[in-house]
Amino acid sequence: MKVYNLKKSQNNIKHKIDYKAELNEQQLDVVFNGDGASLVLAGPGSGKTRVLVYRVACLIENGVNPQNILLLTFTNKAARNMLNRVETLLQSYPKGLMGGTFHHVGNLILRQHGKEVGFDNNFSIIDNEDSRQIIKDIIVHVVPKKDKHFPKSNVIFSTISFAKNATCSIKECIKEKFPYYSKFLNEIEKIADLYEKKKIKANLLDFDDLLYYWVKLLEKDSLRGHYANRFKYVLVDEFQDTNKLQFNLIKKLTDGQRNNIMVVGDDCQSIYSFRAAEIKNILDFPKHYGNYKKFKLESNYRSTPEILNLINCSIKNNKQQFDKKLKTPNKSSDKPAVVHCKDTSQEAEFVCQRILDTKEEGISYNDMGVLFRAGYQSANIELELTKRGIPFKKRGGLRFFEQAHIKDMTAFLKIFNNLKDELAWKRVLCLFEGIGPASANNIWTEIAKTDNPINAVNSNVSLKLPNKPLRGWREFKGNISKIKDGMLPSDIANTFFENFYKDYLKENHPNFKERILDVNQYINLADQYQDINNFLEDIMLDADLTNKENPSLVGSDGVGKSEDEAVILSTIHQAKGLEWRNVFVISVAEERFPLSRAYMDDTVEEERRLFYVACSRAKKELYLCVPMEDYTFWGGYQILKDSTFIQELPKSCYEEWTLREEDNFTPISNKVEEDKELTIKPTTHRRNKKESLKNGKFKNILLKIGMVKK
DNA sequence: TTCCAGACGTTTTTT
DNA sequence: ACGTCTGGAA
Repeated sequence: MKVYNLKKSQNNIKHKIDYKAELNEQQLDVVFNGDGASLVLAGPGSGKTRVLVYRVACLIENGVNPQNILLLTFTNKAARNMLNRVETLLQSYPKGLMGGTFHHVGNLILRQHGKEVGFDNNFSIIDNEDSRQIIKDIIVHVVPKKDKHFPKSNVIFSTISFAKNATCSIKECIKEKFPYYSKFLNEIEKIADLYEKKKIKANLLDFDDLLYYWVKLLEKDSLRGHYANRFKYVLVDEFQDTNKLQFNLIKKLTDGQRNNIMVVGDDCQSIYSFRAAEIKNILDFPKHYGNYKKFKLESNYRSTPEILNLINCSIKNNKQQFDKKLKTPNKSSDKPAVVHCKDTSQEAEFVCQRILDTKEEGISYNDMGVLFRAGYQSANIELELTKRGIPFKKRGGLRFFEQAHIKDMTAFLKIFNNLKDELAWKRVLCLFEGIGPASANNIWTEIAKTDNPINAVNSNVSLKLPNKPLRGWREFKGNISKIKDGMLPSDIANTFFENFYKDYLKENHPNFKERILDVNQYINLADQYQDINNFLEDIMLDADLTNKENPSLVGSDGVGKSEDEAVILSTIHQAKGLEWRNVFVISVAEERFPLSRAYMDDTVEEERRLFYVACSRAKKELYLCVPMEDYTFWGGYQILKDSTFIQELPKSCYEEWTLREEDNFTPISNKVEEDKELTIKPTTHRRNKKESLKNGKFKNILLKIGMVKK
């Protein structure tokens, strides 16, 4: 018999990747020498994503089985971005490479071994709203007498979630975060306990559980061995945002001595402590992995030296951090501007006029971003942008899958995937006229007694119901009975929609047209799946799904396609990882940023990191706007002063601007003409800020702003 | 079940 | 000031 040797294909990949053409020396060092335990400290704009991508590609190119690599990220967007780039580099997707969010990977693993920790593999995933709903129901039972001071369901949920993520007890969490609820500790602990039990009974996992039970799973020696053996290379992005639970997870996965762990992050960009992220994870990495290598990526390819100088000066004021100093090969430009405005309306006028002037210079709206500490701070900007007809998009808002009508449709599908899903059953039941929470509960307790509630609904289970709910129940039964075994997810959704839900929307919502469109998109999306469970887990774990498969799909909140030019408005948190040529940070005033609350909670250092993140988004021009007065929530004016983050900077870091309103309203007609001549001809060299600010004038001039150097 | 008046809170958010 | 939530009455 002749023996013919088959070689593994990945060993035959030609060395096609030209690392040296794409990476600098420090980056190459990480890519080639980052084995064992590696801590990569990567400043903003230092190409950390690129390094991770090349590292993964390099491992595979050198014969590491992709199955042995695990790449963990925080968002699906980041994961997709990196995996796509790996695929491009290697010219095909490396089979078996596992990459995704912590939750995504947890989900995959629990689908296989859920039984070991008390869940059936077809468990449903619930979102935060669902969790709060369950807790609300429990509160009614645990605290029958209404006490005005008893914490609301969302506070209780936060407590439970925080405790889980920080791996501490409810007691410790209350003591630390909500001391004023200490007297309700017993009740809260009881609620937390019932919440866990209810989820197990209904075969539900919340987002935290995907990590929590994954850790539980890894506490079993055999499984830990199995996965530690499989994932010989673990790479973690945004490590500064990991919490204790995630750290435990990583620690367990890399327990074996053969394991390689590479964590990449920037301690200065840790801004998620409110959801239990531990800056200590990155600061204490050396303690946990004794024999570790430290890499620093301090070259910044994004910003001008002037901007870097400012953020370097700013972050120096933090004590808790690794020592580092960013440098850049980029060429010098104007200093960042600190712009003093009379109030937030003038601030808005300044920002808008500057945007228009910059646009005149030939810069796209897409290159400009307006950032703020808190969502409400953008109100005036939005108003003024609208007034002046400047296109803009505000990031955030309600997501596609969180909309009530989409969740209704999902609840219907969930019933057929996980018969025990009490939450889904009740949500669907309540859609029918005459059935409210009380009747839904009655019906559920009856049908839940059988092993198969769907059979119970279809057979004539006897229910004693008043007339009104009885009619709703009959209609509900009709809808359930139309669903036959073997129907595809989109068939089920479509049947329910055509037979019932479309009319329900028409009767209950004035904006039913938009909602119907959304549901149609939803059904189209479902059409790409053979299996309900796969569809459901993608929906629950990937809010961006609508943009992934089909870029033309957008939630009803987000208009427009990506090619539309628009200025981006964003909270600083949501701006992380993004960059713009020009960045306006607004409300950089004491008590607005840092928020006054930060002094009470002792989180000024985290606010400063937030400031660091905000400023480091800018490539070329950075404006820090300070309104000198502002409304308070309840009416009157409040005098504001420069933010600490500005006060503590050396004056040489920035250029100070003050605005002057032109006090007389000059006729605009001839001025506009004159300006057109000035601005339309292609500019060989860009006018400097002051000139363009003085010259740019537009139609809607209620107040004209001139600029005077102090 | 539904509806309305009064209470409440109002940082940041991914999965 | 204002939008959202809750609890009690119809």
